[in-house]
Amino acid sequence: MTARRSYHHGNLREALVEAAADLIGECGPQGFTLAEAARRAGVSAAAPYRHYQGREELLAEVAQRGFSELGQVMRTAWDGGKPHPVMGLARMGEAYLDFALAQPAFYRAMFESGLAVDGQSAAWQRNEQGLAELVNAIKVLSAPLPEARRPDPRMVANHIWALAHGTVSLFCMGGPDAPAPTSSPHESLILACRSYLTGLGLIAPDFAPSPWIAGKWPIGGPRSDD
Amino acid sequence: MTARRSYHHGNLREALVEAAADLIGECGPQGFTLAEAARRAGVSAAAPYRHYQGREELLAEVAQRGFSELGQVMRTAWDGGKPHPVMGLARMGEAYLDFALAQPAFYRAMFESGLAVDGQSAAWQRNEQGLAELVNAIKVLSAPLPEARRPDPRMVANHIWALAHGTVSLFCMGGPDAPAPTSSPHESLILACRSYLTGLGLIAPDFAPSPWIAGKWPIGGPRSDD
DNA sequence: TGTACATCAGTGAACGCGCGTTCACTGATGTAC
DNA sequence: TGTACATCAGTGAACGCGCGTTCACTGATGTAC
Repeated sequence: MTARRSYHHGNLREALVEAAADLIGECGPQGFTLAEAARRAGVSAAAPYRHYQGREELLAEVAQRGFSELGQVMRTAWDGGKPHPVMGLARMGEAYLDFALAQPAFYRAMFESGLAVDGQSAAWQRNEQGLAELVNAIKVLSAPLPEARRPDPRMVANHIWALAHGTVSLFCMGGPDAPAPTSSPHESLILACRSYLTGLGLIAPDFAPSPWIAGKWPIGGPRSDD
Repeated sequence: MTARRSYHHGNLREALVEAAADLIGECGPQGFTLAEAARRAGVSAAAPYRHYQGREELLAEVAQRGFSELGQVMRTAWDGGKPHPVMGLARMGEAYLDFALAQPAFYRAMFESGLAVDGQSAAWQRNEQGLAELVNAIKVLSAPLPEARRPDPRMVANHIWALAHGTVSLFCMGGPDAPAPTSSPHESLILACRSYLTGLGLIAPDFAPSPWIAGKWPIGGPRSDD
């Protein structure tokens, strides 16, 4: 990756996205530098201009990929809500944190760059793309309720999303000095969601008792399939 | 403020904090520039060095003031939990959002700078200083419960804080293009907290019915005492 | 009340730096014949 | 299979810029006598 085999790089576009992502993970979107990305990809500072119009376009591409990736991750985690919608929701919550922890670079590019992507504001994108799957999950979860008692699924999704994003931003992104939460971010988020959904009447107070949480979902540690 | 009356500025320290805060509000902590702050304060680029060791120190001062200010705001909002702890909590939630909306500069300096303040990491500071009042409020609220059913107040505080910070970050900080939530950030946060606390058994399901929310707390619009 | 002088809080020019971007160029690749 | 040539994807030098920081300086302030 550092020592190129020939005059032509061969896969510079990809290498630049990767290098940019690394940089953003380290210094944030504002600290990201086209020159440094090129350096890390092992090419001159002028090379990126063969593939991108400029700094902003590369930054936008990283964010764009983050949106797609997160959307896919959420879809996979939901998995049709099997075997139970609550289980699907719990998987989504864990997947969201896993994504943020495994790909801080993409996460930061998406949520801290304040960038317009494809002419649409990044904010709009993250709302629509990132939220659709969650809204759907809430709909499925609240379907059994009589219609009058069903909460607005979009509102519920916004609440859960705010909770997840807040958890990431406060307890996962602070580096080694991040404030120690009372438990792992995963457990914290799951427990918060559980109380919240219980309060809305979307899950029964005795649903998912701790043995189920502690056993089926080893939320204290990394996922077993990592 | 732009045209200085004499050779000496007279209040440069304050003017620099103000200018820096404005800048951070516009471009984020990463985009903040000592030279530009000096320019806005109407002095040469070298002048700030009479008051601060460098860029980082001025940035840290802005963050530091933000921590103090937010702490004070939270204490005032809680107001001893009168006339009812839930009311105090609701005030704190609103005050948190008001602070973030009115002082985005300080908010961003506190939560996006990734800076060490006073040798302590900023993350630590925001955890300890910003959270103490909230933890106390939760303690008061859960005091009536039998001890076995009392949740860890620190955990509850972390959950509510994550919810508030997520709400700010997703729905208040996006500029004109921020995703439209289903309601105002204030209402959204209050409703989310209400469901969450209900789920924890900290408030009764029939507490604070909508007339109370809609009437006593005009959460759809700005506070009346603004 | 007036004056000498130390101290303070600014100036402005200069430095070295890394950035984004451009330009004419050149080495490698692949295709037509 | 070999050769001419268009095209592609890099180079490296250069530009103008704004930054953080330093330095010797100077105007204003305040205090001792």
